[in-house]
Amino acid sequence: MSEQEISKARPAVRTLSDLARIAGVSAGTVSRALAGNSLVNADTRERIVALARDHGFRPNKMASSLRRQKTDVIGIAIPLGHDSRQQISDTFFITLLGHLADALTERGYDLMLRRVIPERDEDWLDRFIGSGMIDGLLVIGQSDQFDRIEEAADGYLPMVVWGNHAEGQRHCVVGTDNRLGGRLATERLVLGGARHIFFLGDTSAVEFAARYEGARDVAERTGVKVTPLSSHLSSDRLEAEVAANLDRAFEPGDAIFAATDTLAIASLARLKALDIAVPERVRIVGFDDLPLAAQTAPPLTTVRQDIRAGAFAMVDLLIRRLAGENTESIVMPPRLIERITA
Amino acid sequence: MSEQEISKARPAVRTLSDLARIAGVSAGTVSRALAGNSLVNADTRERIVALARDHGFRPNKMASSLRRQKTDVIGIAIPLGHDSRQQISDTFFITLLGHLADALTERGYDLMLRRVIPERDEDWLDRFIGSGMIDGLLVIGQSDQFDRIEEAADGYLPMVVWGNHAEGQRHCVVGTDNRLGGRLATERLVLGGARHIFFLGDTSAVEFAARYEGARDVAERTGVKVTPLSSHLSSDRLEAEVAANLDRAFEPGDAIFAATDTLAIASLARLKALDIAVPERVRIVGFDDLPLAAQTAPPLTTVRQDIRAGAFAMVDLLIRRLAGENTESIVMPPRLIERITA
DNA sequence: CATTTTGTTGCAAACGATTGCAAGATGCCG
DNA sequence: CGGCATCTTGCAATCGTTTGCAACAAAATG
Repeated sequence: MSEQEISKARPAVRTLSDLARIAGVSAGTVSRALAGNSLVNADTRERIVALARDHGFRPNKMASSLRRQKTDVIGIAIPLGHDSRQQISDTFFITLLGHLADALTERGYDLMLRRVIPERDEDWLDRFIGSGMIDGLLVIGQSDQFDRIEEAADGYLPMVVWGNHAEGQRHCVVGTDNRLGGRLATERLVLGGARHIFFLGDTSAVEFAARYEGARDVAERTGVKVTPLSSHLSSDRLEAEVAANLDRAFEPGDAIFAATDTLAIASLARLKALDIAVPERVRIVGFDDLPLAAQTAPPLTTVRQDIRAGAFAMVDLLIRRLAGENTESIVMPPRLIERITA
Repeated sequence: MSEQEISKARPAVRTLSDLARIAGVSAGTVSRALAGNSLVNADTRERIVALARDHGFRPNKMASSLRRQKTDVIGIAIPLGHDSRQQISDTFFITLLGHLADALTERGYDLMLRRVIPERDEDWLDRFIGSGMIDGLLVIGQSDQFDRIEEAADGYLPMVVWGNHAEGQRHCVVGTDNRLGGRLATERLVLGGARHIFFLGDTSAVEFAARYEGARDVAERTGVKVTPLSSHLSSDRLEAEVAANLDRAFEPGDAIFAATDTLAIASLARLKALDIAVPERVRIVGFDDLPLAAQTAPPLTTVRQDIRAGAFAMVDLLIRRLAGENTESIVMPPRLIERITA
């Protein structure tokens, strides 16, 4: 049919009304027919569905979203506040993101990804929420935005955050018990003979601060010393910062607790360059247990966060919140993975 | 002011008309005022902007998109066709995705992520394009969907694909010269004394097929033998498949060319478990040069794809296509990274 | 055959922002 | 002081889909 060829070359059928005209019915009927479950005569429905297929008609989701006040899209915000130069390409974030994508896709949601730099845009959270583009919001990492998130949570139910859980907080969070993780790591170092532990990481991010707190818990109890060394996560500065922090005279009994595996691995490389033996001379524990951690030389002792389970938990909680339930936070236990570096 | 408190507790100002009523002007004027550049009296504009801020008004992007026929959102499709069990969480994809997010955010676009399983949804491409949700589309990996993508490209300009470039293809692609990469890898193995090379990877994906072709080029020229071993990428089956493929009696001169680093690393682990020395007994070359590759024991010899440069190139081309330009594909040269495994 | 019930369909009003056009106000000129 | 240009602003249509309501036809009932 030449008519069909034409319609294929330039699909003149772009709207419900177009299709309605062709089918000889009203737009409302077409809408109902394509929605399937509605009360349309079975014959007409079939006819309309067939026509829609032949003409390659696809409904406009913007219009649909506007009318239904529902988008079937979940927003994912990645605040990069405590370190504006950090990239989404950070390994931990993208791994979590990947699992979130898998879980959300399974539930029929699309993902809308937004990288935000709070210090450049104070209003990022409310703007995303109020944009009307998303049905719910997942926030990956609290960064230094804890208060803002708390505030937003008061007026917006369908939001779940990956991060640290603090006593009495109001927003729903999924995350690891960072303080406990910090304790596990530090205990391991102390057991190995550490006398002075350097904490590598930016403590202005609440999650890292909690890990540091855990380290201090053990330090106070056992009498070892803990010194924080601020190190950022942006890939372009990381190496240099780690180097600057580690170009020191290490004393016997010195050890490193890195807030993330990325930092730990950078340290490992730096120490190797300085010819300082790990773990004989300096012990290292990381945090996250990225796939990378098992493959380093020597393999990294680290604290595991179950990223995959966390991602699925976040999605599960979000779905329940979308249904109106006011869910509790989930704090997952960290686990010390004992390899070679400590 | 109690009025402000109320408005904070439940922002009654949700639409332009609401704000217009408060400001004592019409909705059109508010729209223009907030758009900034239009022809509104400077005083009224300031007043309206201030009111908008005080009342926490955010314009509804769905309505705006519908009216303007423009969403400021770029779609990212990840077809998982040649292996429906593969997850987005695959390291290569997600790294590319991270860089794309960085590049698109810089240009002021949001990202809409969609994981598609072509065999379950024949219409995935046209549906995404026709949904009206996105201004342009990036496709990560052709999988086995080459023909479908070709077809869609004929009628839709703003699309750029990551993948393999074939002679005379019509869609705009950014990617590595996979065949050349395959040659580089294979030459290295042959130079190391390989007589029989096992190609590990699913050749129904065009990119992998091209790598295999490259291997055969060298094989024919040098007289060594190449045997394809099909191995999928889904994380849950990968280990087992690799194991099944590698539980063979390796002859002297045997070597492995893995289509991805992920496969190479799994092989490495498997060979270690079988107590087969790498590279003394069996040589291995991977593909991608993931961050992981430098950290394995022993470090992996592999073919590097510059993922970051690729991501930025994709975004650059897409922007130009959005402006109406019909851009050419970009094929990036791969580079052999010589480490220890081969 | 009149009346109710059931089943389908069309009509038109939303959803909320944008924008061409026209109208009103103001200032300027001769 | 009339006429005209210049600024501002309001009006109303539009983007494309969904959905409550009413209308109509056909079937079932008494």
